Amino acid sequence: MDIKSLNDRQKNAVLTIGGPMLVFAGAGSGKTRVLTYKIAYLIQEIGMLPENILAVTFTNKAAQEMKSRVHDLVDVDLSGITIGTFHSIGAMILRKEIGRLGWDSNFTIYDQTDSKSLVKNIIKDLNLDLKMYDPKSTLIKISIAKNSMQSFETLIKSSKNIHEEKIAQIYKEYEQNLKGNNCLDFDDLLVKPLDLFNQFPEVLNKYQNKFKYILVDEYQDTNKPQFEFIKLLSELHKDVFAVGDDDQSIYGWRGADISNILNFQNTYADSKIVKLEENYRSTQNILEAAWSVVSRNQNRADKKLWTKNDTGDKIRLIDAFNEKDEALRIIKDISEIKKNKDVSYDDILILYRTNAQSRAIEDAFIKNGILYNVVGGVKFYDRKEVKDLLAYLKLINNPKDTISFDRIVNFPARGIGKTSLDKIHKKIDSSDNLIECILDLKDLGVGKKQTKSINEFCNSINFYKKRFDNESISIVVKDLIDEMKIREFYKNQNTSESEERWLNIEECITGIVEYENSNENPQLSEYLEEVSLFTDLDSINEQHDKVTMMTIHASKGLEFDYVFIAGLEKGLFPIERIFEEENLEEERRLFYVAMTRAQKKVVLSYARSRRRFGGEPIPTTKSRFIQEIPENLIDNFMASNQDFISNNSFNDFEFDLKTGNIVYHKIFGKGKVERIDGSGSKAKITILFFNNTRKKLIYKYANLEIIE
DNA sequence: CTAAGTCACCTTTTT
DNA sequence: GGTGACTTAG
Repeated sequence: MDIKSLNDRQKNAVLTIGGPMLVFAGAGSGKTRVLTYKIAYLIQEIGMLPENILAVTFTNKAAQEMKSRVHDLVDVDLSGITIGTFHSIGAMILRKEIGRLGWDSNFTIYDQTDSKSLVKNIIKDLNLDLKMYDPKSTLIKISIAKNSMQSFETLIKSSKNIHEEKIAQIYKEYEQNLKGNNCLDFDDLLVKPLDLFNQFPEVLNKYQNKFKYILVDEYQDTNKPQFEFIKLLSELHKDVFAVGDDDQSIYGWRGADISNILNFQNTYADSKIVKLEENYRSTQNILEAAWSVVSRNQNRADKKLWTKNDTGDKIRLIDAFNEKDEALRIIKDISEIKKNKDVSYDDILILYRTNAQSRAIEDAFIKNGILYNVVGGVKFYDRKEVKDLLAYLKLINNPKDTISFDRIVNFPARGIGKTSLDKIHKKIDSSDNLIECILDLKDLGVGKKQTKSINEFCNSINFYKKRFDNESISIVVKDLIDEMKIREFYKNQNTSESEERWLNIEECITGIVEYENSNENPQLSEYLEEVSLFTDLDSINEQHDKVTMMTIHASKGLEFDYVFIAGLEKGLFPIERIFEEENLEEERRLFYVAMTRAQKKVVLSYARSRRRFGGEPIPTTKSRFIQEIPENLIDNFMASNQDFISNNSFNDFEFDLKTGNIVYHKIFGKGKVERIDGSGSKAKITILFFNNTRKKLIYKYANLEIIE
């Protein structure tokens, strides 16, 4: 390893050993290098064993990458090192220790959908009104309570009205049901290890001794349980190395507490602080523009990035008619960029505030034949068909899992409807082994057909459970899919949608095979855990010649030459929501994160009107962030800085349509533009459609899509 | 009980 | 414009 390639401050951060240290690492300041060099240095120069090192990263992929980068620096066996996300590390500890809290080690991890189903069942069981106690918002309340480490007991005591009391009661039932089902939710993966540490000092002591050096990435985004976790584990050796940037704290809504990083020195006595302020990534203009926005925040540590890089291009601004036009203008800019330089599509990143914005952009990309890759949105493992298959595996792995049982007991349909299922639930206790319990019962109180059907189902589950013990996962899963006739189920529907669903099942099998190939001792329970903690961010790969699109949250830590930030409109970015206090400072940080992903150029865009939920277009106003950037940093800043004059200004809109263009119309199909009369949105377009009909259409209403 | 059809709500952001 | 929950006819 070559320490010389580090700058002085980076060197200081890497070489200072002993005692707590916080590194303020601005965007693009080489923070990942510092972390990897530090680990390498600990192993090679200090002689620390890999198993005594704990490194916490933000995504599983970042963990893998860190491991391989450390491996590039020091050639030792790193299999003993613990690198992972808070959630995966929590899960790892719990698999070993949770017996003490009364769970089995093969516990299932519930995702949000599963948790929501459980909450809903509880609300129904308590005879509460689902409108007054909406499962989704109730789950959010429970999650907030768990993440602020409030038990249901304290919540019941402190409740001020019946509603709050009932919520606390749902919370209580929820916790008891999770335990009865031998399940944990995402929050438990953070909170339960703390329960263990607090109730069983010998467990805490074991891990304190194991983890002699603790490194935490993205420290600004830690929440209360995560903060406690690190604090408890580091109490013995006091060797915490936290890296973060308060300006990039963007997970406040998930309970992340920016004061964890701002108060680091109060938490950890005698801690040292290093600030990395030299940026190696972006141009001066990009940094200046990003800083001019984020520096308006009150609650931040004073600092400013600088760079030896060029001034670079100014920030470009796209003023679009609507979201479709925005997408087209982005494409136009991309082809401009591609024309002038030796640029590939995979140097380009498109960012937006909400996943829903991707649709309009995707549509335009498809029509123009540009390949792209969307990160996030509907996640693979959240798809219905994939969840159904996984529910089989979850139930086989943990026969107490009521939610998975309910999900598949009648999928594909085997004659056990709601009435029968309700009756069965009355006969068995939810904390029992459901399968054994049903097989033991002589009389389930349901019809003959139903009894036969459910017994067959339970026998199958048991049969496959045994097979999983000594056969390869993928082979057994394929047989399971055959026997349950899942393929037939989708093939029989014979729609493009069902076809796609089946393809997703196949992709899932491929994923299982991949898991088997990359693990020495593949286990069903381990596979399920991996899948539960997998996120779309983990699948970001260098795409060959594809444009990448994602939310700004997902882009943290990435860098691209050209970055487009779409939808800079009031209410959308910074986002506003009724009933929720404004969090302008966090939105500014989000904007800062977005800008600082770019190495060469940033293009901002907004649309003067935008459809939401596929409804009517709604006029918009420019985002305040555009005004917060000094005019001289923006390429084509409009002379008048006021908001759009009125909706009538749409009449002045210029479109790209020319005679000879091939266009697509929803009803008439494809056609060729023969003639254009007038200009702007009221222009009359004469089109000869491919079915040989000629139509004269008003541009504004025709909704034409230009194909070529 | 099943399957197809209608309705309501939705959108911040993610482990 | 898409999903999941509820309704209604076989």
